[in-house]
Amino acid sequence: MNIEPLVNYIKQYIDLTPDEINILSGLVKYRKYLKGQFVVQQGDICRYENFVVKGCLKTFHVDQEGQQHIVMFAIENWWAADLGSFITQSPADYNVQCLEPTELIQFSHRNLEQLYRHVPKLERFFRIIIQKAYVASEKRVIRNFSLTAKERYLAFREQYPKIEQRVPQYMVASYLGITKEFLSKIRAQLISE
Amino acid sequence: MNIEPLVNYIKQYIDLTPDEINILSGLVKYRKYLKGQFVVQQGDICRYENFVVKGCLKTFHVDQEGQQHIVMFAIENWWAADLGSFITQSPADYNVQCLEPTELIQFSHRNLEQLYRHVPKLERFFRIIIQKAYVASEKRVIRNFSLTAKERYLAFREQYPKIEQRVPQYMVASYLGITKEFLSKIRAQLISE
DNA sequence: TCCAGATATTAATCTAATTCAACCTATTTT
DNA sequence: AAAATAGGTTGAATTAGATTAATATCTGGA
Repeated sequence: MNIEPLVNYIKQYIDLTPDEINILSGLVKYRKYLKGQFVVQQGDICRYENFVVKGCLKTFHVDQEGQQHIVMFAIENWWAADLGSFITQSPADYNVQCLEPTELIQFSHRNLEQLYRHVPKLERFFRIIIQKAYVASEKRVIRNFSLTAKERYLAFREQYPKIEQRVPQYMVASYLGITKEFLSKIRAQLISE
Repeated sequence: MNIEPLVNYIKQYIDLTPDEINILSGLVKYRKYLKGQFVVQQGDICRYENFVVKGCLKTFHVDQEGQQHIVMFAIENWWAADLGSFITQSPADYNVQCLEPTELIQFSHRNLEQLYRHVPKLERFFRIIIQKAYVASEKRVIRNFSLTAKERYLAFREQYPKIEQRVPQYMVASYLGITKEFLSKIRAQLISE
C-alpha cells in the first residue's frame, strides 16, 4: 500500500503530522483494478471517493438513447467518483471505468466522516479540492457555450496534453460533446492548415 | 441587518450556538443594492461571497465577441459570487449584477478565513454547500450535451419555476445557451402542441 | 396619455455539427 | 495466414440552431 502520493498531494494544501498520516492510512483502502473494470456503475451507490495513484479512468453517463457522454478523465493525482452519489449515498448517474490497469486509494463514506472527526483539518482540505473542481466545472459550462467544437478541442489539448495521449480519440470526442467523425474532420482540417 | 435567513439556512446543515451566531454576525456585512448594480465586475477581484437575503441576480461572462453568457441566477437563500476569483483573489471571469433591488450578506475573504478559525464547523458547512454546487454544475455539463434545447428548456422550467417568472426570456435563453429567437420558437412550438 | 426603451415574435436564409454508410488501418485472436 | 475487433477517416444528405431583419407588444416614466 503506497499512500505517499496521496500524502504529498494533501500536503500541498494543509500540513499533516505523522500521527495524522497514521490515522489517514488506517481509514483508507488500497485497491488495484484491471483495464476495463468498473469502479462505479450507474444505478449503484458510489461507495468510495477514489484518489488515483496509478492508471487512467473515465467517468461517463449513458443517456436514454444509450449514448455515452464522458464527464471527465482521471489520471495520477486526480480524483474519480460519482460525487453526487457518494455524498448522498443514492444511486449513481455515472459510471467510472478503468482505461488502464489502475491503483486507487479509496475513502468510504463512513471512514471519511470519521476522518473529518479525527482530523478536522481534512474538512478544509476537501473543501479546497471541491472548490477547485467546482470552478473548473463552471468554466467548462461557459466554454461549451462560447466556443466552437474546434476551439474546445484546442483548449482541451492545451489543458490536458497528457490525457489526449492516453485515451482513444473517440473518447476525446465524447468528452468534447461532439461525434467522433466530426473530431476526425476537425483534426484533418487542423493538419491541412 | 437581518442575519436570520442566513442562520436558518446554515442550521439546515450544522448546529450553531448563540455564541457562534454572534461571531458570525460580527464578521459579515449587510448590503443593499439597486436594480442594475454590479456586485462583481469581470476583471475586478471578487471581494465577497454573497448570501442572497432578498432580490435576484445574474452571474454572466462576456466573451471575446462581446456576447453575454449567463452562468447562473441567484434568488433568496442562494449564493452569488465569482467563486474562482474569490478563492484565489485573482481577476474575475464573471459579472454579478442585480436584476431587482437586492439585499446581501457578504463574507470577505479575510473574514471568512477568520470565521473558519473561530468556528471550524463552518468549514464543514461550506464544504457541503460547495459539494452540492459542484454536483449541480456537473449535471449541467451533461444536460447540455445529452439534451436538445427544447428538453433543456423544459428541465429548466421544472427545476427553477420561480426564476423563470422573475427574469426576462432572453436571459433564460442565454442561460440555456441558445438565442432568444430560438427560445421564442421553442415556446411557440410548445404552445401549439 | 403618449412616448421611448426594453422585450418578444416571426420568417428567410445560413452554417456548424450530426447521421449514416462505406472504407481503411492496426492489432489481436484463432 | 485468415479472420475478427477496435479505432480512425471520408463524403453526401440532413438537421438543430444561429443570424438577420422586420414587426409587434409591453412597460414605466414625463
